Amino acid sequence: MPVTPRVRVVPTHRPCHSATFYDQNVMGNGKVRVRFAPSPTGLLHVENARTALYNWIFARHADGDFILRIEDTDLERCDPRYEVKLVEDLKWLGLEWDEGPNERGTKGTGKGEFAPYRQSDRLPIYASYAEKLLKEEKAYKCFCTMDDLEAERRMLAGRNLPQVYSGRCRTLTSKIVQRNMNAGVPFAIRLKIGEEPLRFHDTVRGEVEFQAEAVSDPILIRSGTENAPGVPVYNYVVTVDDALMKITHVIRGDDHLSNTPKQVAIYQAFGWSVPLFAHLPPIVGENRERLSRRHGATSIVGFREKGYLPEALVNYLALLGWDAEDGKREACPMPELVKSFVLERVSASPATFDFDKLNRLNRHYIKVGSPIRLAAMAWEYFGGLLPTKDDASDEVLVWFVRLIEMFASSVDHLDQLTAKALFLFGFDTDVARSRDENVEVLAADSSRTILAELAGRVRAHHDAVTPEIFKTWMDEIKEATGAEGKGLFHPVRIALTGTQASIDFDKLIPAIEDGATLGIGVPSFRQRIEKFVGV
RNA sequence: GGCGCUAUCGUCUAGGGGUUAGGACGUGAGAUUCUCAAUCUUAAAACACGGGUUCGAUUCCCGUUAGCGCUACCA
Repeated sequence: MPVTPRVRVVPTHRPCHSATFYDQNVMGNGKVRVRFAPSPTGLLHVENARTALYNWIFARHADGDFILRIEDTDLERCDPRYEVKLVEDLKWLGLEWDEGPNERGTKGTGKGEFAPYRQSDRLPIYASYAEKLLKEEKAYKCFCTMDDLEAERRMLAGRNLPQVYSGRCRTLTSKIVQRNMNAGVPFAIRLKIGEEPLRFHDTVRGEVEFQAEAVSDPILIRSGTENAPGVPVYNYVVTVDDALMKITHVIRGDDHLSNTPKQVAIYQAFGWSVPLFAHLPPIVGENRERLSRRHGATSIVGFREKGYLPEALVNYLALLGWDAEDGKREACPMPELVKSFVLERVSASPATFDFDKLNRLNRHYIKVGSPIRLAAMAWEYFGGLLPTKDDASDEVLVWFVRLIEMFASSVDHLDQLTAKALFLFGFDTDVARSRDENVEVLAADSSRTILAELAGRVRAHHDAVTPEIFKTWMDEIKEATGAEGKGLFHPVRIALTGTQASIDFDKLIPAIEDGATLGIGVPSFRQRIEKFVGV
């Protein structure tokens, strides 16, 4: 007989906390417990980082626990090295967890009452719980081969029917089951889905309900034999772990929305209360393609290497898909975000990752950041120009901090600092002369006169040039030549830096003169002018 | 193919049966500074489309389109 599966989602735009789910399951014993459960199959990217962040903020806001759990049941795709990176990235972002696995290579399986926190260390747990379900006849052994299932699906697809498992192994007699077992036929363990619609509350989407006919009996344990048991499957382990770890709110990417009915069925089979869900919208690129599907460019390490500040990235991510009730500020420090974070205000629609906006925010955090910290972060970008940090004298260190302070507000990310400050270590005067924007300025007669006047003064001066002396000179030259404003200053700026756009002379001149005393290849004011004028 | 999710300025979003559709970031213009950055003032900028329901729809319903997800013994 034909089944007509229907899936009904009742959208409640601003989901109300319908008492059914909320009270009975969550409000029970109070403390909020959430988890971030990444799979170590690659580098942490922005979408996962945002999921981790929302869990973390939510936990901190509610004074609850944030748990890190490693989902490594897919032996083929998981790699312990990614777990190490994952942990590094999370720490860099400042998302510390209350419970989680120990670092790889250390003894023990984790800190926290619900250890272990790595699923590969929990295999016996999953096996025993599956056994329980089998005994209660809520689950059954499925002897279908992949080929059987594939054929079934093709047949269904050919008739434009939903590809739901027929459940033919549900009704196997115990005699047949025993015979298969004796013959060592591999079997998977599947859960029986009941007749009742599967429903749950999603904080960002409202009450969600799936008709049971639309859901296949989910595999709990992959194919195996009694001697070589199969590995449990994601939908099953995630549910067991969330229940056992007393997770109250499951906050995750919306790619799991369609998995949720299966998980709800598992909760029900065990008689466990169903947590609240919050399925976060995807983060997409400019082409509306899901960012997590894209290769490179969006990994957290990638941002770190380019010199993004963790607080900027975290601030940006927090506001991608959520905004505070007053919604006024773009740059909002973490404590504020924690204070005003509410899950109910998370948007359901996909958010576009806007690199320019991130840059903007990063620039802000660079501007307000401590120069010493920034300098420490930026040092690596000056490899080849500066000695290693250990070899550098205190004077070089101090000079570098001032340098960073000068340029920091004009870069989007720290790795751009090198290009900004490069001229201090000297530049090719011919290249500077021929640069389009400089040609016209330098062609003017007045420019030549100004530089000649300046060169004469520098030559007669034997100490370091100070901003005060410079100002006096420029006043004199202004008087002598009648030039002023841009006409007066631009040629000098070009001679000193090679460009017209740079920092204030008050800062520029000490940077040059102090740098020149350091023995790190910074030409002095005088050397610059003479070289440019061509003496 | 089946099922589901989503759709407001360029971006993040607020709002919600009657609004001058609000804010922030960005953009344009102006001011200021030798330049850049910063700052201040100011302007432009949006309800995907088509049908309903209604006195009235951007808002509710249906459909279309588009994007995305699930449709695995991946997570």
